[in-house]
Amino acid sequence: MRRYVIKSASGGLRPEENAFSIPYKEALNPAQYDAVTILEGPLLVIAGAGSGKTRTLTYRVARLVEEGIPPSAILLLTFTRRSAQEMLRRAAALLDQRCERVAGGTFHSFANLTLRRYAEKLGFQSGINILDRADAEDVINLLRTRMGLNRKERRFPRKRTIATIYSRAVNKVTPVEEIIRQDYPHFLKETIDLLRLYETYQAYKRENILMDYDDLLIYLRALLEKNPDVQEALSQTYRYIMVDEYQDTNKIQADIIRLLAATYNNVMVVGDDSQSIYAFRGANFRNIMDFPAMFPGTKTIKLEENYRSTQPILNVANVIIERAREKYTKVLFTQKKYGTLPALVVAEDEQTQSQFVSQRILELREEGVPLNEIAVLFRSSYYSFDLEIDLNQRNIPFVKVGGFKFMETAHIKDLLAHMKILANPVDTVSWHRVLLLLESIGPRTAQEIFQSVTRSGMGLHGLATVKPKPRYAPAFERLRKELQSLDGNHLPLVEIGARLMRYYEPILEKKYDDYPKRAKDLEHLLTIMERYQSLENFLSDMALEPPNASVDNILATDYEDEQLVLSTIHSAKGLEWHTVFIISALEGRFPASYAVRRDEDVEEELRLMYVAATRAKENLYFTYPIDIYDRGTGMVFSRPSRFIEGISEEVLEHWSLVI
DNA sequence: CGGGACAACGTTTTT
DNA sequence: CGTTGTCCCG
Repeated sequence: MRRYVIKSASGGLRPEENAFSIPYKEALNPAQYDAVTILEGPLLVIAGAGSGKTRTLTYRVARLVEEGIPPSAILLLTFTRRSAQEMLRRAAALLDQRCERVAGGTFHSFANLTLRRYAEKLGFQSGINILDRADAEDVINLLRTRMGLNRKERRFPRKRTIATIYSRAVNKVTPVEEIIRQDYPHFLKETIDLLRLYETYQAYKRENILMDYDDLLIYLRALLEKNPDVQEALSQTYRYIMVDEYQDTNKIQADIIRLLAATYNNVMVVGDDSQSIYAFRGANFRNIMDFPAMFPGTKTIKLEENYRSTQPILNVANVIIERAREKYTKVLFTQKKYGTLPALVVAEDEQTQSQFVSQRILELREEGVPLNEIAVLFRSSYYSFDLEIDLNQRNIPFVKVGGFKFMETAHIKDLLAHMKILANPVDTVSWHRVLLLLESIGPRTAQEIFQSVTRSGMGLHGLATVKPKPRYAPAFERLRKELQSLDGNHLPLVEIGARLMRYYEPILEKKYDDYPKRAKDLEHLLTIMERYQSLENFLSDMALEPPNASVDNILATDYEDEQLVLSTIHSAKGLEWHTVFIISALEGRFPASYAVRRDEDVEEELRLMYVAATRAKENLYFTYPIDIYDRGTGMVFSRPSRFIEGISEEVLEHWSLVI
């Protein structure tokens, strides 16, 4: 018998279009088709809102895999891990399971994985511990106290402000002094101390192998820059790189891309300069404009046909973005010529606004629009409080996304602090937190205890070297036994969690009147733990991608599959709904009063309004209450947002509510 | 030194 | 409103 060997696809002729199982040409418009099939060389895709950006990336992943590229050679960087997963899942549905094995995630999670892989190279003796924002603030607070900077007559900035200053300096690649001068001139007098504290903070993190969000990016870039062998290895691994939401990346992230793409130069970035809404985090939409300079020979593709919204909605969106000082690169159009005119709804006060929204939602529901096709969007998460009450009264189920920080509630942080100690017995901040929960232990005693543990060099067994005073000895013994029994015991993660939960429960009950509710939160945390094998992975995930919605919502999801969505505009990025309400669209709130001083801040707020408006497919309502009293500034607002004021009735219908 | 009581504060957005 | 910082008493 004659044997005939089948060779892999890569050895033969480049396949013709009809050799693919997916009908790319039919499924995509010409611009999308180019964005999907031009695989070699740098590619810049300017993708307007609703222009099929996700679709394009999904098809591109499938195309690459279908070309025979191993999934592990493809890197897809996105803004949230969820969006990466979603795209890969869809690509897998188009083609096959291989697509799920494409490397994907956020810059931060990619940095985390890579740094762990090269930990030895970087000279880290133990694992990397990631500080979320609150952790970073706690470290800063600890050091500030140690340096005696908080007992001065002059007012020293709060830990939150300090953390913001430092982070901004890193992300904008600007010296700390300059950030203070620009954004916090009232703290100029503290510059020297802030710089000293900054140095101390950096040194402390280095010594203890702690990384805040910014460090993950900085270290990754340094790893690539200072180790040509690592850079070569990685840039050879990732033959095809794609970056989503490029308008919201910063200089450091752009550098990382440049270094990763060095070998093959096959890098495709997708973004929309008019949807840049993360400047506060150091993002710079000019990254998009600079891309061709960074990658000579870049081909640029614009996706301008909108498949999401009706023309009347695009008309309003276009009017909004035309008001920008900085002019943008494209104008959206659609084939969906006809539709309902967007409306500007004036309510007497906030309650009336809520009533209008709820009532209109019920009507839409009657008309057959499912609740999960309706969203209420707002600038800041607390703008929806009043509406939430009204929705509850009417039994309208909703899920709220953004704003609420599950991870930052005290009881969650308490439990996690115990787990962090197990992972890293020299974690001073967590020790501090854990020990202060015990009766009769204050800052002083806590410090003595963890110093004694640290100096012993025996990890948790160092607890045995502590001689507790009788006042707090019983409580301390209980803690010591619990921690030592868990240490090195290799129990499943959720078991560790459950044991610590049992330990913590009495403390919880004593500390909080509303402990049943908080206990429920902790139960929920336990269910999250079930998904994890290792403590380290669990902790880094909780820092990098914490649960976004509040617990009530997560629990409710199990029962209700049809829920209204309440979301901050930032969290609504990339999503779409049949009907969108944008509430509290009034001066002082949106744009917020603190943003109106600087042109660039107003511009960002404007882009935010544009993002919000372009989420709508069929119906779009802007609402604002006339009478609002602002607790903070004591001001009374009465004017609609400048972004939607004075738009002709042909484009934006004005409604007034009759009671 | 710990802890409770009280005043002040400042409110974005998120990895 | 909930957090952060301060003050004072036991």
